Amino acid sequence: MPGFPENPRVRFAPSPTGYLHVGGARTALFNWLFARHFAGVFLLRIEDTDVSRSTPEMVEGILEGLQWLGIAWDEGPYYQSRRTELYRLAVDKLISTGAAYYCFCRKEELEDRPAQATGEGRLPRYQGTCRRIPAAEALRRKQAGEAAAVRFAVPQGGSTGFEDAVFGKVEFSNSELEDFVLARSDSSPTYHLSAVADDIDLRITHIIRGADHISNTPKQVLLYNALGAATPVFAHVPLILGADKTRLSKRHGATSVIAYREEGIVPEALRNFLALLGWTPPAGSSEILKDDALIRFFSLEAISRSNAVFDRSKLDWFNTEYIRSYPAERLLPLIEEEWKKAGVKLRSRDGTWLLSTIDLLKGRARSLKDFAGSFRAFFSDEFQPDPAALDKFLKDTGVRKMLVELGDRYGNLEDFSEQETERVLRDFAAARGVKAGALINGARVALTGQAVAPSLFAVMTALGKSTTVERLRGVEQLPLEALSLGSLKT
RNA sequence: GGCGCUAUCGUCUAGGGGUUAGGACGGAAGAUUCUCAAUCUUCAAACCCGGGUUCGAUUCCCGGUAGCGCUACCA
Repeated sequence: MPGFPENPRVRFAPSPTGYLHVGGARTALFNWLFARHFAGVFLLRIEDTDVSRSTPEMVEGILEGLQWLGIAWDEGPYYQSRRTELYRLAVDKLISTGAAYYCFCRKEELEDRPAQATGEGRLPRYQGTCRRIPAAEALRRKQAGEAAAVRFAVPQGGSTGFEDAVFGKVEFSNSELEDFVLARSDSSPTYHLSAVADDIDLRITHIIRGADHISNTPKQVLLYNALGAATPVFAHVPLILGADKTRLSKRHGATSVIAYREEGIVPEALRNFLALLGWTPPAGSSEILKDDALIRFFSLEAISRSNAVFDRSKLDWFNTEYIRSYPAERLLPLIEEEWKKAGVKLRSRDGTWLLSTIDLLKGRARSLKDFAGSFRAFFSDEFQPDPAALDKFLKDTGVRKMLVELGDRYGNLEDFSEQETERVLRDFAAARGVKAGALINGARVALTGQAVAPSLFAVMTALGKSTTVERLRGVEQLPLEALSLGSLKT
């Protein structure tokens, strides 16, 4: 039982037939947390035994996703495609002990089996035809060059069960298991064989994987037994579903870990969010859990048994929390990436200025992309004012005129501080008999292109005197969004 | 279809034979006034259904239903 395992060895064993999706990433994360918690070893193994469906690009993508998420492996990656000798030995052993047998049925004739079987009201299962061939005859045919797959001889009768660290006792009747294939006719191993042979060879103590493997487990337990090895602890983790509660797929938008990087999610936020999908920290703890807390708290016992829906808005919340908690120094390199991607030309590269401006804005960011998007005017002179913002606060030509005048006043202001700029604006508004708010909101749009931004006077000092003056003076050149529809008609 | 697993607010979940069923995200309302995507305050929101056990079930048992998984010479 889990308890306090000594030197546990766990693995994440993705099949490179697709990118690293959030489900796989969470499985990897749980393995990693478990290993770190018990000072064990976390290793990575690439299950590429199906050469027709595995590609090196996919392997790259998976490694990249793991690295980005900060999930580092201690051993590997091991590639199953390079460990075929191990599987061949295991198959030989099973054949020699009679635990497995050659099957000469051709793939094609097996293919219409399901349809045929259901038509006859039978279960679409391998009937064990070749199991009845005497071993000597089978060996002779095999040596004569006849193509043969290798099947496992599932015990007739009885049942096979295991104690799952998450689900408890699970048991299957052996009559439910068919004589599954261990090696294809080209002698390449299939999943069950290679996984078990590897897990034995790599001395894996705990198998933490998706709950979709629960039904596979009895077959593997049988294999452990037949190979004379002790079974590891199994811990199945419930699946992650889309908002419609169906299995996560491309239909649900981003499911690739890398896609979240592209969306401006910081890795720590995704990690924290993923950890909390199906796992509960101790009562009373905050949900914002950095690595050390995650590692300290993690336990297989606190993994839930029901599937979890991926909630994008909660991920976004984690992201805002992490972004605002980071010092600007940590944010800067991440943000520079976004500027590069968006082609943002900076107004200034002054370090202190960049850092203080990031500090001014980070509390309002939902994503790293905001720094190249709605915050763009702070960092660059090239930005498109938001039409809705123009419509909301800069429709009034009177306000526009006053803002130009205000710009002139600021041009003559010696002390361009938050206090002084505010005093000047309020005095000006009072003198003109307009509400300060009207000028403030208009100026915000003129300066940032947005209706939403930090306090105006903080904005002005962040922008600096000359840019503030310049943008205010240019206010009349901004389009009058409200008129555009009407003017098209006339 | 068969087998397996699961079932508490919209979502992630806590809890547990007697509770005002707790928290978080999201939502709503209010406050603030210089905007809100900030902040503060408040509110709404759940035990799948039916039997059984019991003085008492959301909790334990059984059945149903639903969802998910597996049912390949995929992993």
